Amino acid sequence: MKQNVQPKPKRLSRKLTEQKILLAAEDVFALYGYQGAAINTIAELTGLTKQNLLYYFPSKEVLYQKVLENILDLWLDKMALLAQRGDDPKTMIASYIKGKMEISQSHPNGSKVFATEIIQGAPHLKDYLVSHLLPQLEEDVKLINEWIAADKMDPVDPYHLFFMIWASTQTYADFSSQISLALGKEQLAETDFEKATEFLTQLLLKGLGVK
Amino acid sequence: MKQNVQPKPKRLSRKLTEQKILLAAEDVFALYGYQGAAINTIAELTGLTKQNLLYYFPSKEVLYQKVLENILDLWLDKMALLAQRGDDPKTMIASYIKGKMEISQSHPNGSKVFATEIIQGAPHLKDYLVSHLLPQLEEDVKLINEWIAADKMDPVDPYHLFFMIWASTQTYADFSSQISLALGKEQLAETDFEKATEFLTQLLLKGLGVK
DNA sequence: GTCTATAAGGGGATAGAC
DNA sequence: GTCTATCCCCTTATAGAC
Repeated sequence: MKQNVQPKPKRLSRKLTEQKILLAAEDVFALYGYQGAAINTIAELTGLTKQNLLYYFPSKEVLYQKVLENILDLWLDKMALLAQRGDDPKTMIASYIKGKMEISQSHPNGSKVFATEIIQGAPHLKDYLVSHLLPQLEEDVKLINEWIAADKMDPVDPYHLFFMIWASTQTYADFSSQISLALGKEQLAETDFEKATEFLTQLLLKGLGVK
Repeated sequence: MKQNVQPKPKRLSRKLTEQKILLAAEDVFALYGYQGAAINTIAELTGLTKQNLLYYFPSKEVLYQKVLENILDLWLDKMALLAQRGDDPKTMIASYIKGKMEISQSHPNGSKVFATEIIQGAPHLKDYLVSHLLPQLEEDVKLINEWIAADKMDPVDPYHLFFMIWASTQTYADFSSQISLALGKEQLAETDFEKATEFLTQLLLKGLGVK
């Protein structure tokens, strides 16, 4: 007879159901924004009733916060220049752009939720940005300034450099509808992301005078 | 006795009231998105009741469409490289960046409404983009390719170049909450936009090898 | 854990008096 | 043109049976 049934192998473990809900929620929040998203829609996508969804997440607000957390956990590493492989500006900047573009490709809806949140003044996010993103940014700014001092690249404003990289990479997730329209495609393909990565890398390394 | 009372000088002309509503609507749609925005909020900002607002604009949908139209009319010129002064790549690209940045500074909420719309798949905008923006983009791409053929700049993909410029300039409107947080300011100042413009111009002209 | 029923409120929009 | 009153639907959330 089974003895080790402590974790209770339900039909679907609670963790797994929560994961399914969170995935569906990310899609719906990306498409309609926080207010526009109906938990009913999320529930249906997951195969639940909305009352049942509220058993797993006690409120829409809590669910949204969880979606944001998941995205941010995934993002934070990639947002750090210092976390990249390599030790010279050239490979690290190239790696940084590549990592950011890969996230735009693999998690476009997470990016959209984040973008909408920032556009609307980051009401659910300001604290997180201050406590997690900003300290990391300061470290990265310091690194850029060291490179400049060591004459490894042109003297530029590090902050605006990061704003430019964030914008130019995230736009392939957030503005994909406009971009695919401009490129005459139903949706962006692998090669589009590769071309974009190549363009940005080339432009930046040359434009920054990276040696 | 008054004879020329044909245009009926009401307390506030219809046109003026509509303008006030449209301005308030732009702010509220920018802050909450289409679904999240309540016409009640817009009406209060204008000093009207929502029923009265609905006298001027028969539905929320129509009001939103009008807001979008206003923004796009303003934008279209600035989105065209060909519309810039100058006849050499250097001055035209510089002028293009400057114009886009000025719009981010002067009409941040219009930019935010536009951005949210694109993020959500451009449901109210696709037709306009196809009929107005894309033809203009094609002309601009042609121009860039001519410059490349004439060896006035490096051979780059013109499309990704425009995506990059759009993203990097509009981010100062759309993501201003994040940027001002990073810069440690309550809100962005004139000098921040100047620095950003300078940074982008310098980076692009050098990075593109513009002669 | 999942269901039905229902509360409670907000939102867009219309009717009609003034 | 502006107001009050009202309709009706949709949404979040809770209660309680199974």
